[in-house]
Amino acid sequence: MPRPRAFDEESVLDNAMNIFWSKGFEATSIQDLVNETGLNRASMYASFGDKKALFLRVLDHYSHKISAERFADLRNIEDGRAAIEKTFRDAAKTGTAEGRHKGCLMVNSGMELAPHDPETAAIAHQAFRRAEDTFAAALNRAVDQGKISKGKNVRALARFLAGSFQGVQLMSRRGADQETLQDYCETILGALD
Amino acid sequence: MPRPRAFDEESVLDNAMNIFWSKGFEATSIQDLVNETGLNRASMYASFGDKKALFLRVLDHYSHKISAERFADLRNIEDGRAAIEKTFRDAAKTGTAEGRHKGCLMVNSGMELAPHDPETAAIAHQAFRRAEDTFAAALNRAVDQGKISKGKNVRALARFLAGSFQGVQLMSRRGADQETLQDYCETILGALD
DNA sequence: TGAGTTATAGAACATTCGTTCCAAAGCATG
DNA sequence: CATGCTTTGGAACGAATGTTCTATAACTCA
Repeated sequence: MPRPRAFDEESVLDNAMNIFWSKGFEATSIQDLVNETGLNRASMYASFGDKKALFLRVLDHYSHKISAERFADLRNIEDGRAAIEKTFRDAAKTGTAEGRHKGCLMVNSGMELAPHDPETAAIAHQAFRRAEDTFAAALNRAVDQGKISKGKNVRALARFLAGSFQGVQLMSRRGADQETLQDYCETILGALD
Repeated sequence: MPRPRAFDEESVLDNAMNIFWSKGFEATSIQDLVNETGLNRASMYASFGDKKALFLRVLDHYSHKISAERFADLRNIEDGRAAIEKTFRDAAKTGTAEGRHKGCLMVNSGMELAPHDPETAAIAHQAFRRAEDTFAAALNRAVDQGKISKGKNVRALARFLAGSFQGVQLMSRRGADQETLQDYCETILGALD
């Protein structure tokens, strides 16, 4: 009986995500969101709640779409060490591509909001833990495969890789040049020896 | 002949710095600045110009006061390797202290504004280069002192350390726990071997 | 002591912010 | 075709934003 929606929820989330990703939470206005999503104000509030609620939906959307993709190789490539190396090298390449200096929405949001917003802090913290665990799994595969020495502290190494991966996103957003980012990544990977 | 100022410029900058540091540029309102500095609006605009100009003054103030202090040991401790180690361990300790989860104003600002504000981008970029050079100098000392193998690529290692130091600030702001941050730092330092 | 200069206090500005309201529109079912 | 429901468009809201203005206060030098 109801009038059907004239918009696709997923594509609205995509657009909203890109604005928040590019400008951050505070600097993104409702007007920006209305302009970029094409969605009407009233429809936005009816469907997603207020700005903060929409933002949290966007964070979730980002996790499932972008983060998942960014860590797909890390999960799926059987060779643990190769998986880690590809993950970093891809990030360095993507992060310095023209017009791609946005970093990672999760990292950006954690930086901007975590100190004053427990909800965002919890989400960012959880995302970090997930990344850490994914690196740990790859490290364990690599150890089993003899590609990384058995003597290593895998948990500490996973924390290091997860933290360094955030560092790559940070430097990318700040506009680091390719050479710097590559040096950075290669040294990180060298720490696996 | 003029009426003398009723405020101390340095302490105003100190207060303004702390607000920007804690909340970021966008989330800090002029009202916040007025409340926290005790300075009148008109006096603020007369003495520092608009919000953005004040912010740039604050960035400069931060460089000379906080950044300088944070890198003092790195510069001054003769033993290059010990200098690097103390710099990271101090950062890990400070970064997890109660109420100190603010990260580094320069890193925060680079993340928030660099993609859309060339002025801030340039300042953040320059600060990163300075950090990189300072690490490189310490590394060169360490190599001369036989504390780090001669075969290392010092420039790449310096970029790695500078990037990782930003990573420490990032994780601190995001509210990482002490154990995680320590693991992270120790693994970074392990990469010097 | 009065003239000159700048800082101060706080009201006032237009604009933008996030949010809500209301009337019109659109579709499925009776 | 009419009824019931929800979405839609756009105006409207008050509050907060960054900034400026005006009048008063405070001090130095002649």
